[in-house]
Amino acid sequence: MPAATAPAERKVTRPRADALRNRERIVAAAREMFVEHGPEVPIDEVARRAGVGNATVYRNFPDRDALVREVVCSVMDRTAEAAELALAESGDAFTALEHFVHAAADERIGALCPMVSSTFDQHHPDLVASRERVERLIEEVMGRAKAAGRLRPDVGVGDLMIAVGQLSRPPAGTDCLRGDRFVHRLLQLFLDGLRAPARSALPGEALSIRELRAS
Amino acid sequence: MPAATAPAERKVTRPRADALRNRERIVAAAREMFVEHGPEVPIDEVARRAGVGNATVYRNFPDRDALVREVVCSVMDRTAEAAELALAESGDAFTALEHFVHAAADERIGALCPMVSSTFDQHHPDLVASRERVERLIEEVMGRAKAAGRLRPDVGVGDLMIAVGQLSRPPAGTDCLRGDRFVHRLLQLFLDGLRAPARSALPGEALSIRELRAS
Amino acid sequence: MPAATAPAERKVTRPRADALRNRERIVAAAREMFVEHGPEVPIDEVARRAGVGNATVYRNFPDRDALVREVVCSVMDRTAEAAELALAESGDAFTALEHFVHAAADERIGALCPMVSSTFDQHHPDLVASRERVERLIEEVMGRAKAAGRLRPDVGVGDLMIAVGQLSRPPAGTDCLRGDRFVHRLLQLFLDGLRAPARSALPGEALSIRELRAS
Amino acid sequence: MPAATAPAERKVTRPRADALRNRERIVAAAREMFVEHGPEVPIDEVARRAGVGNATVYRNFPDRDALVREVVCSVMDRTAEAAELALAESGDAFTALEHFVHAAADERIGALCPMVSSTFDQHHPDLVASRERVERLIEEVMGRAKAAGRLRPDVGVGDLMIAVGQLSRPPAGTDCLRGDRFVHRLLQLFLDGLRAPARSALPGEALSIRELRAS
DNA sequence: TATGAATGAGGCTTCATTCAT
DNA sequence: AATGAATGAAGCCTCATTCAT
Repeated sequence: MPAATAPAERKVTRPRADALRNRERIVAAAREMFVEHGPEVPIDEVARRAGVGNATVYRNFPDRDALVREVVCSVMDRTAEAAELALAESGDAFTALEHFVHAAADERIGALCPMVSSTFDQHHPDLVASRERVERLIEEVMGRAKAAGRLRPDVGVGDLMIAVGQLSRPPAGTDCLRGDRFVHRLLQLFLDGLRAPARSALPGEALSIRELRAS
Repeated sequence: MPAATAPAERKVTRPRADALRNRERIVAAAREMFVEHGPEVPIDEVARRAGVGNATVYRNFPDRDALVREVVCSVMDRTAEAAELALAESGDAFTALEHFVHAAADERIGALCPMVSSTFDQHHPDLVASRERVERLIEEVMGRAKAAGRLRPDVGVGDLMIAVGQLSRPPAGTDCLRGDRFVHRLLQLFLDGLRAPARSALPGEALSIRELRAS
Repeated sequence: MPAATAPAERKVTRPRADALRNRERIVAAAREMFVEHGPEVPIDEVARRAGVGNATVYRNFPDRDALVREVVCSVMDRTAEAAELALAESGDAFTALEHFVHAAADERIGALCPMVSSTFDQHHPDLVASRERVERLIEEVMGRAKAAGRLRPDVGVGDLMIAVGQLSRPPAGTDCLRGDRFVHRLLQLFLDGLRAPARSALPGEALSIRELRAS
Repeated sequence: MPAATAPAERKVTRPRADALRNRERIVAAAREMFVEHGPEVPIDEVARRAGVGNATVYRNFPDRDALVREVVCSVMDRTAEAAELALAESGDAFTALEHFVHAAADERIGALCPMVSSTFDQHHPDLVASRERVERLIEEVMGRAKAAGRLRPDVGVGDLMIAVGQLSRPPAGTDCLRGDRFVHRLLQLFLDGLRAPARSALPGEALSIRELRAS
């Protein structure tokens, strides 16, 4: 009964606003619980934390992996924004790299990537898109730093991405974030190892974007 | 050359030999599966891989955590041996450190420590003993390297242990060991960051043995 | 005759009605199976008898003991009601006692109390509440009968409660209720032993409520 | 190599002595554990308590029920002996009955009969033989007491046997024997109910031996 | 659309029983 | 004959997912 366009539009828009809010609350709750309690948290717990029924989660995300993907992508997107900010703000290219690395750790990127289970489709378009965006930005940052002679030339995008992910993961069987104190120390040590001039020869070859993607 | 040991001795030893062989096969299978598929592998799968019935696993290890503990301890012990070897063989103290770090990674120490689940008793005597042995050795290696002016003085045992564990873990949702190629690159970069002179100031404080243990 | 109750009210009430029905079916099925086959019946069998999935049982009762508790409490409550009825209806105090005893047996109280397993929390508030209610009523009945000179004075609440429970249990390895024929005979014999005047001296001391609870 | 008869005989007899000793230790251990921890104790625990390997239990008793049967029969036999003693020693027939009842309770007959599981063959010849022996003796005792006008005439063998069994069982979810204090009180009360003259009319009919066996 | 309830598959663990020494 | 070890069949419980309101 579309009597009048305007009110009808309201009718259609209002519920969508609620639904979107729900969806966002679910993603936020999932991110928190994944970060705090690891990737095994039951969906029902996420729903409870989000303040919705469990079935509402499934309405928004067909299965568990879809929810995980959404969370991971959203974190990657925020990380990309951090990289863009670092690029824009820092005069020195290596300083930009450092800012980005620590910002990525604060996004818990390390805690969230591991959520990817064995059934998870690593090649899902959304995931690929988010990852590539981050990769391109990192490549940009690293390229500038290398050009400025501040970053050793024998490292690649993959080296940095994996190291940041690993070092910022909750260490070992730790449920929570207690490790925060360490994380930035370890990242700083790693960054010091990245500076030019290189202090040793690296085994293997630099991991480029292409190689990362081949996996 | 036991030409004529008493038959009685054989009688007592023989059955135990089979059982020990089984126990070792179980531990080996568990280590492989934990490394390849993460800490969540069903015990029944471990049993299948070991070629025994599931109950045989439980006969040898009262519950899942006991099996995990055995695997973790055995890996730590091998790591400790690697550290002793590095101490004995290397003239240069930092070189010893490098040898030890790469050897520890080859032991998959990073893949195995995370097995420690939330129900796991971090303070079990066996586990504590193995861990302390490793810690003492690392402290010895690092102390020598610092004394030789090769290792930056603002790092502690905990920094190294956690970094090695994290960097040598199977990265992210990776089931298997594909990451091996990266691991030694990343460790080498981290080691370069550890060299003296320090290239930056580290946030926080060095993690000593005592602090590690307090957690 | 709810001609036009609000539809909203229906919406809220309806689903709960189904769930409640399920819950009651589970309790009823559990009671039957416990009575017929003893306290060891698999939960899955109870679920099957109730016509629900096993997980539905666990949704309603977090673990086996919770289900057992519910059944035991419901039986105790019905027994208490029988005691109240006996108190209200019978002019003669000993007759009231007899009525109550036979009614309790008909409730299968003897078959159900033994369900209390070793892991069972004997001090759970619900259980304590139901038990105390029964105890107080029995004390009331026995007190009156003693005052009327119909009940020997050297017996206590505990004597009666335990005797009724034991005598009304399914005898020995009997799966089912075949023993019903005996039960009321045995209870009647026991009741005859309770009458004043006492025909012998009893060993030990009367078991009061307090002593029962101390155990 | 039967060189000489005498030594050979020794050879054959000696091991049998050991085996018999083992068998007896197993039965004794089983009885203790059944009494203390209920009918669910694992066979391996019985074996440990007996100080033998589990397989030795199975060598002597093909399956669990066979062990249970042996224990039950041995207890019944001892109970029969108690009945014979009571018959021989007591001048008064009802006093003999009382002695027998309390002696049977001390044999834990109530704790052991319930071991009879649902898979148990109630009609096994050994079991039937032991039971009939007890029944005949009880009938003898009761017959004399009735003839002496000390036992009410409307009770049967089955009434007594079942009541003794039930009243001497460990009450409810009790692992152990704590109930001992009550047992003899309750039995005494029941015995008082058995005395002539009868204080009430019993429902149903006296349970004779034949009826017991028909079940 | 949102929800609570229902489901079935699967993991951990125990135990009666059998096998190999 | 005696033993320790091995086995597989259950039972309990959890959780991803689907249904019915």
